[in-house]
This record gives sequence, C-alpha cells and structure tokens, in this order.
Amino acid sequence: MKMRIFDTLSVAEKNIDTSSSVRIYLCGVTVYDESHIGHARTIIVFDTLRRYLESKGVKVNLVQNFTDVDDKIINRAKKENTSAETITTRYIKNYFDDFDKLNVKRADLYPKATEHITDMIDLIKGLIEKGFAYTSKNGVYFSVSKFKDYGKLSKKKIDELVSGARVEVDETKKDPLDFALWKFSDDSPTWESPWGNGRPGWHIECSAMSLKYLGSNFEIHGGGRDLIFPHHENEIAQSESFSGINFAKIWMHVGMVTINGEKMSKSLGNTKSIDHVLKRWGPNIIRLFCLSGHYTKPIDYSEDILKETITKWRQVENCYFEMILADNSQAIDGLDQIRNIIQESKAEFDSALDSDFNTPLALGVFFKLVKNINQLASSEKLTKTISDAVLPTFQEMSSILGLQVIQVTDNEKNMISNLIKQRDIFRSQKKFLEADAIRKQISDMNIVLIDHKNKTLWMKQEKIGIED
RNA sequence: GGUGAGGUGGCAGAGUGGCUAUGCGUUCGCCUGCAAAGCGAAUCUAUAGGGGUUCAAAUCCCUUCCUCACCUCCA
Repeated sequence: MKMRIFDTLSVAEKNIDTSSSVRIYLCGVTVYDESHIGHARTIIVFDTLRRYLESKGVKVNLVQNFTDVDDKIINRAKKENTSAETITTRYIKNYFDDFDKLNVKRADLYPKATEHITDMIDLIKGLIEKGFAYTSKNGVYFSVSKFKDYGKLSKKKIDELVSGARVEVDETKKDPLDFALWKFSDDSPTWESPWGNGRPGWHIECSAMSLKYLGSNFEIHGGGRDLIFPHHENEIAQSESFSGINFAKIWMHVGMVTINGEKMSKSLGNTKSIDHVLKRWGPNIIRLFCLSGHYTKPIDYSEDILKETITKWRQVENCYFEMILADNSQAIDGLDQIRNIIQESKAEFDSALDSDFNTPLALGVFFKLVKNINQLASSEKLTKTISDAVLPTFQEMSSILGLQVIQVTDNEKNMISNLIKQRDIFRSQKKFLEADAIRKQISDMNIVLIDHKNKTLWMKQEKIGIED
C-alpha cells in the first residue's frame, strides 16, 4: 500500500514505510484527571489509522504512554490527602473505562513513566557524557544551545525564543531555554539517581520509552498539536543527541477540539469529559464527530453538529438492519450494478485514507454506500443476494472507522418477529389500537419498526442520551 | 511580535487549473390505517475583499482584511 501522511517536521506529505511493521509512538495522557473529548479525538484518530493499516495487512506496533509522574498528579494527591499512586491508578482505570467504551482498540503497550525510571536515568547519563546535559543546583538540564537543530520541528529560532519573554527565569540554569531532565525534590514520589533524589522531567520519559520499545528511528510519532512545542521539540533534542540519528520518520499532529469556537481549557471551565459526551451521544456519534474533520484541522464541538451526526448514524443503523433482514423473496437483478458500486466505494474509501488520512472524505464514501443500499431497500429491490454482496464491505468500513451497530440476540429476534406477526394480524383486522399497543411495546425495547409495502422489518437503535 | 494552519452555499465539509463532491437543514412528495424509519424531488449555484497570470482559477502569484492554534502545563 502507498499511504501518505503530512509530516510536521518536513512540512510535506511523506509515504509511510510499510515494508516491515509500522511503529507508532503516541503521546498519551497525564493521569491526574478524567480524559476529555480532546484526548478522545487524538486517540480515536490514531486508533482509526491503526485499524486501517491493519486492514491492509500491515503490522502495527502502537505504543502509548501514561505520564504518571508529574506535578499535577502530586498536587492532586496532596489536595485529596492521598498518594500519587492512588491518583494515577484511579485515572488509568478511568482511561480504560472511557476508551473501551469508545471502541478504541488497546495499544500494544502502555508504558508508564514510573516503571521506566532507570531507562531515563541511563538516557540522562548518556546525554551528560556526550556533553548535552549538565547538573546544577535544582536538577539536571539539557543544554539547548548544544543541539544545533533545536527548533526544527516547531520552526522556532533560538534567539527569538529567548527574547520572546515568557521563559521562566531560573538563575541556576546556564541558559533560560534549557529544560529539566531530572528535578531534585524531596516531595514524594522521588527516586534515587546518581545526581540526587528527585523525579524525571516530562520530556525525557517519552524519549526513553520510545527509544526502548520502538528504536532510534521509527515510523510515526504522534500527539496533539499542542505538544509540538516544547514537548516534541525537546524529545527530538534528547533523542537525536543521544542516538546521533534522526528520530521519528513522520511527526503526525492532531488538531485541537474547540467548544463553541473557544479553546477548551480548565480555566474556562468548558472541558467536556468523555464520560459526559458518552452519556450524551454514545460512542458511535463521538467517533463520527472526531473523524468528521481532517485530523490536522481544529474541529468544533457544538450540540447542533452532534445532532446532525445522529441523523447520519440512524441511516447507517437502518442500512445494516435492512441488509441482515433481507430475504429471498425478490427477483435477483442489479447484482452487477451493486458490484460496481462496491468496487468504487472501496477504491474511493482507500484512496481518501491513503491521501493524508482524509477521514471526512472517507466518511462521505461510507455514507454514500449506505445511501445506495437504503435506496434499494426503499424501492423494494434489496435482496438477500445483494445484501450478502454488500455486507462484507459495509462491515469492513465500519470496522476501520470503529463503528458498531448495536447487536441483537436470537431471543430478541424471535420475540420481535412474533410481536410483528401479532401486529400484522391486528392490522389486517383493522384493530389499530391493539396494533399500536404492540408497536409501543416494541419501541420500548429501542426497536423501531420499518414498514415496507409487503413486509415489516425492524432495527435496534442505539440509545442516544440527549434524545431522552 | 514570531511560527504554523486557515477563510468555500443557512450549517458541516471535500476539491490545488477546466467537467462547480458529499452530507445536514428547509419545502413538497412517495410510502403508511396513522405514524416512524427510509426514499424521491425541489431549494441553495458558494468559493473573504481587491489586483494579476491564463483561452480557463476556489485551485497559481501579489496585496488587504479576518479567524484559529502554538510560543507557559496541555491531546
């Protein structure tokens, strides 16, 4: 396969090297609070990318870290009068609860910073030996001026950064731009190091863990756009100074989620937790929303847009049930035509994703296919043969997008079809009150009846919180 | 101020030189015992403003205006 992704570093689209496995390092979350819709977007984008690559038979090795040592965690622990570990354990569990519900496949590995302290210490040692880092009163620092390419990812010039005012003043650093690799501290949790007790800086953890698990030069390093500077810039400085070779082949950054056009932030109090949006919209709507704009661009979370998405999702559900409940009673024609549609859809879908992972375009292709099937169903031309021809493609696309139509048990199926039979009898006797009572009973099970000319089908709808 | 990304119909969102996606919305209609769901038709002829290149530009160049993000922890 030939897939191109926009690389932040070279400011150009680059081919993903799929000759062997595709190694992806994704910067995960700091576990001091609930995850929000912004985290969801980044992680769903990478989950979908991974699903797509795997659907093409490409082996993916996805590593996503948990930052479980950080000042915010310690502050939260102090506030709750408990240990940092209690906090991180709670929010790691919370993370998996949320993302399992969002149908995000588990990464191959979720390394935690606290479990890689020795790797970080080794890395820092190496950087000191090579002359890129030094010890001072408050910790060990990376000397930015020693790394000549500093600023190449974020396109910043060192001189401008210095004059750009908002650099923390710290007399103990040789240069205001130098950043901490190791911070001395007696506040628990701390670890021993050759330089003194303390804890690692944020940036060093991702360098240490990505180098350890994916090597010095892997295919894709990703995260939110807000991580470009300083986090990823610093990772490049550390990793390339240590290894002497180029770090990630492609830097892939996902745009921010705004809320009604405003940046989402704790201080504005407008964050939307995953728990909140799941209760309100459910996983499929959220995934569709997160993939509805090109991943490099910002997307705006607003009720109106999410509501539109419900309509689309209902069409997908309708399409699925029309297909699985199609029967043989019709003449078989139009099969060649539908085969063409399937071929075209597949080709367009792949081509959209191959071209810098254009998910909005791919979604459009998927919806078009859904529309085509619903058209056939509406005109009583959807036979079982046609359904069987389309279903694999429908399911493959759904699976890549991580969408899941709600499933029904055989018991439910039997019960529903019995109720429908009873209702049909009442209808034929023009006992509409009784028929409507059955319809109500069915609808209480989240089943919607689809009355065609000569038959009644049904679909199970996902419950969407906001519609209650 | 610096850097980057943008400004496309009521809304969302593709499209990097020519054939003006797609979806939502709205209106009417089909279907129905009535609904629901679905479908059809109609509506909308958009490309921030100005200039230029070209037979031809949303698409290339110049310019003006505007928006957003990052430059501090942040997905």
